[in-house]
Amino acid sequence: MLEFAILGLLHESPMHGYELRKQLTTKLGAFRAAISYGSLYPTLRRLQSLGCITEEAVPAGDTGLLTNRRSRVVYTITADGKERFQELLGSTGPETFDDPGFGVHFAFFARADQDTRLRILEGRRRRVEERREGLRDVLSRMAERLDSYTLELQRHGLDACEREVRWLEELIAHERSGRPPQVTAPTTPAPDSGPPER
Amino acid sequence: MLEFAILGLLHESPMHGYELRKQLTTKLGAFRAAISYGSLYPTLRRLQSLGCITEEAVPAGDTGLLTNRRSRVVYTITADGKERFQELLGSTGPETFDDPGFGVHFAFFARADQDTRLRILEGRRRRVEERREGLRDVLSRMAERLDSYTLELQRHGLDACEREVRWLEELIAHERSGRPPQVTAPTTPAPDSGPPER
DNA sequence: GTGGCGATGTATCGGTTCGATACATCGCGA
DNA sequence: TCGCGATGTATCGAACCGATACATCGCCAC
Repeated sequence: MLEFAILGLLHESPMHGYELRKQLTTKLGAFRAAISYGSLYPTLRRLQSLGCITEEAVPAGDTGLLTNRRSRVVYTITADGKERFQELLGSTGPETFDDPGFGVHFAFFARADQDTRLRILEGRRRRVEERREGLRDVLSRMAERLDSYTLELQRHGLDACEREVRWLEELIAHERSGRPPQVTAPTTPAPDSGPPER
Repeated sequence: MLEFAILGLLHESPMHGYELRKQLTTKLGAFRAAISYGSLYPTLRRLQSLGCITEEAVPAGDTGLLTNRRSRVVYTITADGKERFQELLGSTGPETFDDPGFGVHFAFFARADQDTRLRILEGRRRRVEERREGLRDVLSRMAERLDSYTLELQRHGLDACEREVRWLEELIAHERSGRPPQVTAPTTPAPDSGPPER
């Protein structure tokens, strides 16, 4: 999951760890809070041992225009890494509700094709609907056995589920008919598609 | 966190592992999906070694009215465990946004006093507001540097934050003025309070 | 000018939780 | 009687987190 997100970001441009974390925070900030270094650096290490990225130590001074910086480690994606990313792009994570994998996949929808997008959106909708039904069951069948705070929590959860289902419905409809929101990909500016909607 | 939830449930009545997991799933189901046995059993072990609960193996047949069941392990909270629970009841977890600790605390609000409830609700509100501001910053300042799917994700996250803040405002207002939702506690049926609101 | 302080930057450690899996018993219907 | 889903206990490896340590840089107050 973190592996996927890292590959997705490095696909756009090489980066060092600190910058990677910042970008991850803004890109995935809507679903997860922040990525800790305790996961970031081991994952980078693992990706390198798999041959998906390369590490290059930049000592100082050759950053270019600006003043010297202290030594950093710049990570670059390899061809194997790009292949791995494409593979992960189409795979759904574990089929649980609170899987952060959906948010990460959605954040990189720009690089997936329409079929993949639809499949992932519908999978997510199914899971949220299942959870919604579970919450409705609890609220209708055992409401008298739960205290009012627990009930309020269930109601709020149910509300969030219904809202997300509606959101997903809109996205699916928009994806199916009409032009899907076209994307100005940073590294590969699509030359053949229409004007980007934004 | 799981420790807290387990103590809270065992506070109501002794239970065995499978039943504990089911209750946890419905009680906390609004915030987290399910608790895995891979966390449940080690936590139970830890709680027992701390003296907060006792394990008692029930071989078979003495469940009472119904037919014999196969052997189970029934966990019972101790006086130390109740003390530990009260301690955890007032403590806030890590100050991050996606901390599931808030949901768990909220699920056991019935056992906390009004001051504690207010403190935890306001702490949560502060964290969600901070995240909301972060998302607004991203949306206003770097909207042109993000693709439309990422933007849509941020918008949805921002919407969820605003909604949760409103929810928290209502809860805080309801908690401060007027009668807080009184609770029919399963083990200690409050004899001196007014009629429960539900 | 210098002393401190916040941002930048790399890195590890211990601990919690997860998903998958294994295995055994029970009740029930094909 | 055979299988299958619910009940029930349990472990394993891996992912991820929060805290922490440590060093450099730019900048502003004193």
